[in-house]
Amino acid sequence: MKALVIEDDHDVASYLVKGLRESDFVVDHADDGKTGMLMAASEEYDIMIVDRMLPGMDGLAIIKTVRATGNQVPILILSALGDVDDRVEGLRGGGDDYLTKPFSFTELLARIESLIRRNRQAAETETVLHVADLEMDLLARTVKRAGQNIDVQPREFRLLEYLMRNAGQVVTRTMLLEKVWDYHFDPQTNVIDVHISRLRAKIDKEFDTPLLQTVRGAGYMLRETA
Amino acid sequence: MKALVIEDDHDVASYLVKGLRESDFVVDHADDGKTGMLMAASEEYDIMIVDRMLPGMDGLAIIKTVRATGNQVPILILSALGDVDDRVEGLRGGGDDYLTKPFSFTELLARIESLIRRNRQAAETETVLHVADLEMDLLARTVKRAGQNIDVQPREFRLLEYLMRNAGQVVTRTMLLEKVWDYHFDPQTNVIDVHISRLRAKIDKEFDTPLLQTVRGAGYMLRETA
DNA sequence: ACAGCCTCTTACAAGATGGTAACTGGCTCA
DNA sequence: TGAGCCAGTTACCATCTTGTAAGAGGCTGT
Repeated sequence: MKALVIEDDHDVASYLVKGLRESDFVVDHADDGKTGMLMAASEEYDIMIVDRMLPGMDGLAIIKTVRATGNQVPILILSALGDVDDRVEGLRGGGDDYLTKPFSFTELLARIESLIRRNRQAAETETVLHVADLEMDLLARTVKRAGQNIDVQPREFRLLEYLMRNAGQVVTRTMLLEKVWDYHFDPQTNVIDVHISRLRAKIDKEFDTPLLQTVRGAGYMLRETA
Repeated sequence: MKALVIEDDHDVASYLVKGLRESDFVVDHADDGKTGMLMAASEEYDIMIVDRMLPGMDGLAIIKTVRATGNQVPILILSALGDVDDRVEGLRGGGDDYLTKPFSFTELLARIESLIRRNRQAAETETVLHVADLEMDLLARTVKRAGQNIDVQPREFRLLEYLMRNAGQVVTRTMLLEKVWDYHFDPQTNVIDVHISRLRAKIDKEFDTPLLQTVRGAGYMLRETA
């Protein structure tokens, strides 16, 4: 679990960071809004804990910016402002929870867990796979490369899905036969070669960087050429 | 938006019900835990607001039971117990938020909105459709009835998906041509009839209660026979 | 009760899909 | 450098899928 704490008060910050690390979180810390936003943009966090009042930038502005980039990470707002209107504003602004200082660490932890638990449900049902500029939407059954629609047949779709789910790793012929063809024996033919060939013609031919690579003697691998 | 309020104090309850109705919620109210649980089981709510202390049954017990049935509705716990340990216990027990009495209505509303907003994301990526004992997994591309796998062709799958998404409502031929065949004109053939027939043979023939019903002069409807 | 219409079913045919086979080309190691 | 192997490509064919057509059956309103 990765957490990002954006908090300028060093006492509060170190209290949070320590406590979270003890609860097995990997914690990053930023002490101003700008740094925090950059970190939020460059890493995938499971939870963000943002102070309401920050030097140079309001906590609410951070949240709005983060949400504007499409980032759906759960955000807990921390504030000395206990006023109802402030709390309402925080929640309406895209925050997922609002906790007033002083707070107990156990309650903070319980709220974080609740937020993550809830968010996980959304994340678990991943329906779009990405490898470089190649994109597969499992629900719509569509494949795109560089934004351009590519029409693939069912068997090709399964093959590509398996390759994408194992992108960056070598995938052997035996694995493909098992997972894509449900064969538990060697059919003694070159079915795989043929389908790889067809797939290549569709996803690599028209583009400059080939993604579907042959690993001689081993199998195939889908990945961006280094 | 449908809300369920489980609260025994009549003053608080009517305050909530009135306020929520003014905010365009359709509100049901139960004043004891048992009734509340029954209502939760028989209706699909967008939000549940549960008092912590109820006659005969603890609010936490309700939440646990609701969650045990697989119901993921967001639950907000309302309580006079402001103690940190109580709040932690409430959140850990499966509640999504915990608000202490007395509270302002605007804050309650903001928290409800935040919970619903968050939950919607999970719901939007629904990948399994259910109608009676018929089940369609959109990711695995499988169809089951009464736990038994049914093999359907791609066109049949799209047809059934559309029917399931509109279960309980009449679906006209024109709608089917538009949404399942992408025809924006009448092909002057009986394609639909043929595919409905094939689908029936697969999903209804071997089972006692037919789900795919003809609505003469109008179209078709998928639903459990009353 | 019967005509006319709506729907269902079955049979058939065209086209899409996926597999086999054979040939080509290129890599590797002696 | 050349033999043997591994992978790629193309062409062909069987099967699957989907649409058309025609005939049967049943509902509805007169």
